[in-house]
Amino acid sequence: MKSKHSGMIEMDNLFYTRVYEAVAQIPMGRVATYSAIAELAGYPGASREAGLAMSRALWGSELPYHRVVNKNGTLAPGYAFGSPERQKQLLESEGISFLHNGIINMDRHIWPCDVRMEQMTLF
DNA sequence: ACGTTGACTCCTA
DNA sequence: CTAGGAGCCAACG
Repeated sequence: MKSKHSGMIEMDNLFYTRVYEAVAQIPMGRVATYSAIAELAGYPGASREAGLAMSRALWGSELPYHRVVNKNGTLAPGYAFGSPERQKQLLESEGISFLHNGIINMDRHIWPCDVRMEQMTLF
């Protein structure tokens, strides 16, 4: 049967379904790369397709697709969010910090992250 | 069924 | 930092 998430995107495509599920898991205040999303979805290497899936996501959806960014920390092209500054506004409202050149501070907000890094403490 | 197409990434210059 | 090229892979016409 067709997979359909209430309030989400109507789709019968497994690839898109998996990609959207991965995107939905990105915590607030964090960002994930297209390649990371593709890999989490089970399609390693399909980062370009992950981007296509974002472009087809409906604007009113609950999906936090504004948290999906390029690996180098740059944002999607302006037309993607209506205006070039729109995505940056959304991310900043979640507490994501940008460098002075308008690039996301990836080291600080990237997700998923290596859990071992959070465990290394006193010792 | 095959050629094109991308909200990508990597590498080089 | 910018620009161009090649590889990538599922969707689409």
